Amino acid sequence: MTGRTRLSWTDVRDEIRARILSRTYAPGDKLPRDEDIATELGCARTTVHRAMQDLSQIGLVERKRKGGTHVRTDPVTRATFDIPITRREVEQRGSKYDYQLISHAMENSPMSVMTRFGIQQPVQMLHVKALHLADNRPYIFEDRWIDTRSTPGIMDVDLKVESANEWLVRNKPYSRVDVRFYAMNAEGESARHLSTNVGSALLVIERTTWIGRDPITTVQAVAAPGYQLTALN
Amino acid sequence: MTGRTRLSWTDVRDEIRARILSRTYAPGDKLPRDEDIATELGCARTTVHRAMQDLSQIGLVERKRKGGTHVRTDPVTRATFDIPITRREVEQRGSKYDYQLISHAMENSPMSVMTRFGIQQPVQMLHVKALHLADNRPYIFEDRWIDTRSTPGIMDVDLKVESANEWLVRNKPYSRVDVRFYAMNAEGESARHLSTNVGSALLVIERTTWIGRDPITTVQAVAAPGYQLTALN
DNA sequence: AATATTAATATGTAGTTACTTAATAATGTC
DNA sequence: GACATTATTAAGTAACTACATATTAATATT
Repeated sequence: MTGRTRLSWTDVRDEIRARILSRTYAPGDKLPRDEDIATELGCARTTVHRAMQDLSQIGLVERKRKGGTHVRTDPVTRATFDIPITRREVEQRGSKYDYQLISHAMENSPMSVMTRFGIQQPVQMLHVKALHLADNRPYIFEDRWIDTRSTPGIMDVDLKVESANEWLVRNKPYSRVDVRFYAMNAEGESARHLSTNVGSALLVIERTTWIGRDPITTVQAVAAPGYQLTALN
Repeated sequence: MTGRTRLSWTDVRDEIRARILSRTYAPGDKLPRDEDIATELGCARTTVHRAMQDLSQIGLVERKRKGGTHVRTDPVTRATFDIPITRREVEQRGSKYDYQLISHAMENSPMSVMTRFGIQQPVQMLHVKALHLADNRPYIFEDRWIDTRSTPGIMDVDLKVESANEWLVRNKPYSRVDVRFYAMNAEGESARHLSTNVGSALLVIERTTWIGRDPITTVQAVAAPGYQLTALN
């Protein structure tokens, strides 16, 4: 019984990756043509192709038509994060989720928000501040701006009951999203809501979404001290 | 000429995604079978299959054998980050890169490092501290531990010249990596090296790598104030 | 020698066929 | 009715064929 099952593309991927790890194919090296690898491993070119596509997406190799496949010389660590709705995140930790609306009002978008959306003129937007809690302790303080032109439905939502976060994610799909992480010192407001001291270092997840070219919402989610983002796998 | 070119799997993916965005297929909905979509759009099932695989990886739909394809009810924002070697990162911003070795010595791994690696017993490791600069300004301060058992070659490297970061990435491929982000208040040492005040909020990228089950290295990369991580796309 | 044209090449992609696998539904047996 | 068996279903996978496309190399033209 010499390997009776035929190779799946994941097998091929793993084999090629193993060779890259063991430096059979070193950084910068040109790999054999898909077809040659196929004959060597005893499978079809399509199978090798599917494997290579995956390795290329992971960032291990680079492919070019005619140019062939090369092992990347500057390997990057590619990290993927799932950013779920906060309630879900809290519940999956096995904690009790709560939500408090802090304020909401129509306001002119400040410069920082205009920059995030990439717009020139200030717009009247719905400005919402809210707090997410895990086991009665502050978890995430969110400061959100919603463009009511693209999202009129939000005006009918009782934000005391349902978080804007959740309503938007369920009712307003986006076509483009910008996500960035950075650190921020707690100032008066965030410190108070997150029950921490002014100055403590907080991780911020900033997310801005559009539908087509129209702004939907931008949110600064400030996590309580100790919060960590962990990559998948 | 009514669409003479046939559909590629990316076209199919975009079409299905558009339908999900426009709520033709709403969250929780069951999508038609691959085969039915194929006949509807006039392409082969394999093409639809490839498209669906992508949507599934993105996190828009969930697939199950026999169960069919469903639009995810709790859409997650999936963000992918490339974490290149620091020199590369600096150079791509168009800045001048410099590197300074601060210290290196063999030391017993402290508890925090053992936790990161998931090991029980302290081990003698190479402890390296270094600073990466962009345009002569501090950019990233790294505090790294290297397991010399899995990486003996590092002992022969002149760390004054080549950063451990770079040497490792080029010479020591890993099979598993753990990446996490969090915020930290600058304490004496990091504040000094990053020319900032004690207490300022700093973003930390913590990365730990293994080859098989063997620890390679763990690094705390502390970024200078203002540093932002931006997701691809 | 510089430029344009052509040929060769390796990956990209789609289609068809055939089979596998996991989950569900239907059926039969006690 | 409870349980086990069988059939059905829809996605998962692979092989093979055929052609598209981008890029490089070779050749011809001026």
